[in-house]
Amino acid sequence: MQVEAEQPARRKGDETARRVREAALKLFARHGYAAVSVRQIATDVGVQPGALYNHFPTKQHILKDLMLAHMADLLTAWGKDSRGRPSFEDPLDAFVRFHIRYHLERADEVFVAYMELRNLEPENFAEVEAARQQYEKILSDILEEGVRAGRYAVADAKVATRAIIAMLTGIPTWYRSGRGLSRHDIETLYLTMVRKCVAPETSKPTGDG
Amino acid sequence: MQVEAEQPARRKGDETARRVREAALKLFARHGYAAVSVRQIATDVGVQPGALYNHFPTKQHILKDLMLAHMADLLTAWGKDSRGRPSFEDPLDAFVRFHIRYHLERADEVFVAYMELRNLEPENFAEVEAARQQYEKILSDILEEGVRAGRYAVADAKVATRAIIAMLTGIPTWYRSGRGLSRHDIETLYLTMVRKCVAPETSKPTGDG
Amino acid sequence: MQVEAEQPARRKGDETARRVREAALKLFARHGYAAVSVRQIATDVGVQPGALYNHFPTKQHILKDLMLAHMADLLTAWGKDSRGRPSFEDPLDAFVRFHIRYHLERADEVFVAYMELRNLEPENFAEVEAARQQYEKILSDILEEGVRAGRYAVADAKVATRAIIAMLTGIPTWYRSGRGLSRHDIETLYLTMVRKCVAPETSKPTGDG
Amino acid sequence: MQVEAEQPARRKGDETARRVREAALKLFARHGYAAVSVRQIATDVGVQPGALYNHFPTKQHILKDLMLAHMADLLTAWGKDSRGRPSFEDPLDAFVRFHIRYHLERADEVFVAYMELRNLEPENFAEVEAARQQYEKILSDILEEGVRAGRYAVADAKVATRAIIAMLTGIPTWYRSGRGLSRHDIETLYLTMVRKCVAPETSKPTGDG
DNA sequence: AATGAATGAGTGTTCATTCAT
DNA sequence: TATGAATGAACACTCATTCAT
Repeated sequence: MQVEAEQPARRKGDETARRVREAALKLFARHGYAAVSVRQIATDVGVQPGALYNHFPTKQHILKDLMLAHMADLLTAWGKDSRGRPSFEDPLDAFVRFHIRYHLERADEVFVAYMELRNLEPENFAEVEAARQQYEKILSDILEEGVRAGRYAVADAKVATRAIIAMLTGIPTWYRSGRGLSRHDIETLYLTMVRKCVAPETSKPTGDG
Repeated sequence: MQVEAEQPARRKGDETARRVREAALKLFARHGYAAVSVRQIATDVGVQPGALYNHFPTKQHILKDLMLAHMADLLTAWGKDSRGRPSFEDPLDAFVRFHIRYHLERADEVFVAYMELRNLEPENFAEVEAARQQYEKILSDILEEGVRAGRYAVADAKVATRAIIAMLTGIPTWYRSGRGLSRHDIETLYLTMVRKCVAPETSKPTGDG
Repeated sequence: MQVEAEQPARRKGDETARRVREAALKLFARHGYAAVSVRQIATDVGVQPGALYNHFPTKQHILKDLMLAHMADLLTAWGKDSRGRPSFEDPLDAFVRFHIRYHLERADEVFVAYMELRNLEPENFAEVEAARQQYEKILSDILEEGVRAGRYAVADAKVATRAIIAMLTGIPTWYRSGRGLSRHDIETLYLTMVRKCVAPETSKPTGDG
Repeated sequence: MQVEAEQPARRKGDETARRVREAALKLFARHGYAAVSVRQIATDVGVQPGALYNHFPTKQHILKDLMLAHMADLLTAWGKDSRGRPSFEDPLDAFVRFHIRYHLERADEVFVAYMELRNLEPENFAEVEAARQQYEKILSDILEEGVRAGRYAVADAKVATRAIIAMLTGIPTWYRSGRGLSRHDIETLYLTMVRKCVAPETSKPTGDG
């Protein structure tokens, strides 16, 4: 078979699948997976509902696709980011900057990945969860290594990881560019807080209420 | 109103409404507002779907009720907590401890209040949002006052407020009691991090990526 | 609770369920279970499709109901018929007459019960099949007893049972009253054939092709 | 038709059409025409659904093809069978043996031809029905001729025809080879019953219940 | 205050069929 | 002749809600 002869249909199908993902991402982010109907997605794409089933066997598969792709992209992006970095740079700084940037650029993906976990069927959930833990491990490894080297001080690296990631991941829920703070400002503000948070030279809490 | 004559019926109705809220809260927390049907709630309560409409005019009203009640309870609880506190206690410590405790005790309410904002009709959303801002203001007031007094150092109190609240509110998403860390441990760990985060004596970040 | 107070709604519901069965029976008989949509049944009954689900959990349940009810009615009718019969009457005569009459009166039920067996889910099929075997056993018992008594001669009572029942059950597929042959004519014609079929005094086939 | 030049393409196409018929026959017999989708047939054949439309203009045409082909084959087979038969053989014996053999060998065709009559569009139905009547006429001619010759006694040859055909056609619904009775046993048993059924020397029924 | 039955719109998905390639 | 993508209608079933009782 000739390669070129196949391409038009192929390409057309791939293009539709891409637009389905795009429309679904936007709609899931805005209204939530359960509140979005297959018909709405199809309308957004500009096809009949049945046409979606040439590209995704079920609505759940669309969600799974979006979430797995997001996690894979995130890990890939970190891989690329971390490879091209000078050795003298503090890895925590690098992670924080990377995380903020990536999450501000992909607000919809991030939001869906976070909000729709409970709508994943168990098997799909496990896969996404595994990727999420892999990502968290990047930060906890950085923290543990820093603690060993005496650069940071945290009582529990796992807890600190969650605290920092929660703090950073919250940004896209309220930050809107062009209203006072630039993305760079955000980076600087959060970087300062994270650094202090894990800095070694600090007093301990005394009482417990 | 005659108290005694009306009570049996009254009580019965109130009891049903209470059980509807209870069931809805649990189901919304687990599956999300959009994914839970009125029938499921009714089944959980042990009545027919039509019976719910004697207590709530629509499904949306149940959600609104839960979220407004949660926000009101939260603010009331803080009011009570803050009134009975010795003046020498650091208010940030008090807030952090309060927030963690309250949010760990009411995991379902907190989760629903956070996840279902987008499913509120605009008017209801505005009301809940106002309460949320009122709550955030408690922390930002504490931070601003502390900064003025030189006890804390944060470059932007609003941003720090969001960062701290995001960090703390993330706890119930992963913390499960009885697996290593006690609630008291959690309080201590997070309190330490928050204190360091806003501590005045720390070095500033130098580079900016 | 007062019995009478409940009756109106009850009665109304029962009446709808009855009309659903009636409409479904007619439609299944004409077009086949798979070719009849829930909407068609609802339209026939004069309600919205959703209303059917107050009475039958699935389309399959309607079919099961019809088929089980038919088999139960058939066995009950035979029980009644055979109890009030004089002892001198030949039981085979009685069975043949009963079968023809019953099957001509309930052509739709019979047709559905025969044609839609493969559309029953396994569990329901097993139940219907059991009833069918119970009915066949009536005839094979009659034949076996008659053979022992020397009144009939059949080489294999089970096979003869199937042959006779197939012969008789075929009647409603072609017989239309009022076109030449009365029901009584049909009874007489078939009774004659069945009697001869099992008569003892006949020559055996000689060759075997 | 030129045999050699056209064969490769022709053969391929014919081969697909053949496999479509084969798959459709099996599926229609198992699940019924209405319950089988074009996609299922295509999957069974190993092609995409669209490919079937190169061979059959509609799903209905597949059914029509199967049923007409079956009826034509049946009549042809009888023609061949009856031509090569010694004149002394009883034609009823011959017919019964032929019918049983043919119907046991083509259980799927027979079953579909019988069950799916109502799913034929009127025109197709008429065509199949005509063939069916042609086949029935073979038997009723035999009976009428035998009655005239005094070899058989039946009160109504048309009714007897239907009775005998119903009896014989029922065999494949329950008979499974290799479980006790051989095909030859079946032939003998049924032949005995049919012969007795139409035998001249029998008493008449007396009462009428 | 609760029920049982209904509505009318909507759900995710499948249908037979078409058609450019 | 087969494919992959599409259509438009239909599928069985569920939805939130209403209402007479």
